[in-house]
Amino acid sequence: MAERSAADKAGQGGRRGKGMYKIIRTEGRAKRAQLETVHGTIQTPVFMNVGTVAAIKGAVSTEDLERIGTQVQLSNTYHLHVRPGDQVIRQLGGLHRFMSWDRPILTDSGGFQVFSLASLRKIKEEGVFFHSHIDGRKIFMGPEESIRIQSNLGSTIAMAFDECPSSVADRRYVENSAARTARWLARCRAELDRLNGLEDTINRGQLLFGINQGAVYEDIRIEHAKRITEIPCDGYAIGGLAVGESHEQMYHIIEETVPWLPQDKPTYLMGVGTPANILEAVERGVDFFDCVYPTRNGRHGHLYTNQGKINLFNARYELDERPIEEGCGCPACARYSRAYIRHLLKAKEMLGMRLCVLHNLYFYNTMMREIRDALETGTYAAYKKRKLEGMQAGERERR
RNA sequence: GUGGGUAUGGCGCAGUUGGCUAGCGCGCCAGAUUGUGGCUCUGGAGGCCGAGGGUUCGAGUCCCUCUAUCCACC
Repeated sequence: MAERSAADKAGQGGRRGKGMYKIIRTEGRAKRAQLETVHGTIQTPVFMNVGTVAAIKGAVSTEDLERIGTQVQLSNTYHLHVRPGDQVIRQLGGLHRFMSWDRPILTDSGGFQVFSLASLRKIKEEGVFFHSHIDGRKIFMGPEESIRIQSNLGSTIAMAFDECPSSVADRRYVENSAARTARWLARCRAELDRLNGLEDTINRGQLLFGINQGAVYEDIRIEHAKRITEIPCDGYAIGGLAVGESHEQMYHIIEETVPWLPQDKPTYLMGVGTPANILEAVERGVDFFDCVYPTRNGRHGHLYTNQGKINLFNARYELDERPIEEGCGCPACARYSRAYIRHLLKAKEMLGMRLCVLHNLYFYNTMMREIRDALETGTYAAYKKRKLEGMQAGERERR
């Protein structure tokens, strides 16, 4: 129990007015809660809609997002730094004003991008040297740079700059990497405190989430969780999962790690995942999610329904006049048929992608609302079982 | 009418001096994709090589006839 005190201490008391996290009800480890921010209250569990370059891909507008129940948008430090540049956005009054979105925005730190798409990178204690994927120019990003950029963007929640090691990295590498990520978190914290103290900072109530790493080694995960929770943050994320390991491994790591993160702070599982992944992770105590699936798969014609995932490119939908999903309240299902949307996709018409992305985000956002409702009435276990069985049955039937 | 070119999967093409189960791109049919480049990747189906005849151990490749089509000229 003594070991738990560090985690509990990190969670004690809001550092400032904003960032207050209030648990409304629990069911097992699952939490129904809310987080106060300067851009409004986030009801959790929540799925953040991914708009990497300050835009949800697929010609989705702010009005669309309001219509489909989006609470939080996620944007990306690395991408916005490369284009149009965080200084540009700062001069235009910050990301919220720039993209005309006054609700919460979480910015990913760029850590993941440095490792997933930049080439010729070199990792050092001070940060990472790499080449831009746009024009190849050399860029340096470390904890201070990442936080400075995120401060210029003025996002609601900034993420710590971390390293996301490859899924095939060996134990020793992961250990060293995780230790460095923990040291980087302390520097992120210090830099954000400094910037939030300045008069001309765009969002002085910007929150910071730390990130837990350790790949699939549970002892490294736990040790790392202890270290990062000594540094006070407004929430803690589990990073580096869903990068190649099995679902069982991922669920196991979540289960073993969550208890070492402060329970009176939000827990964010980065980059995950499928509807089933989310249902399982909520049960294990996670309350923030983000994933490219609904948007990327939408653009590729893969649609989420209560009867599982369907691929609209399949020939079986050529003459199908039904909506993507009967009874769905999304803008696509309100008036268009599978056959028509399939045609749009095959003709590479933007409208096809747009309708599919709207449907998928609506599906995710609606599922999160159902999850919150179920948690409030203490019926989450039954809800989860019903939802999973429905999706599995539908996919079995189509095979 | 004369001369020349071209005929190979749905479309566009490769196929060496004739040599084993004829390839490629697009399209089609499926599948991947987890802190996003709208990309990419992986499988699969589909061809009596225009028709007929000939030379040869062997013809998509060479010869003859026919048919279709394109170009130039009259």
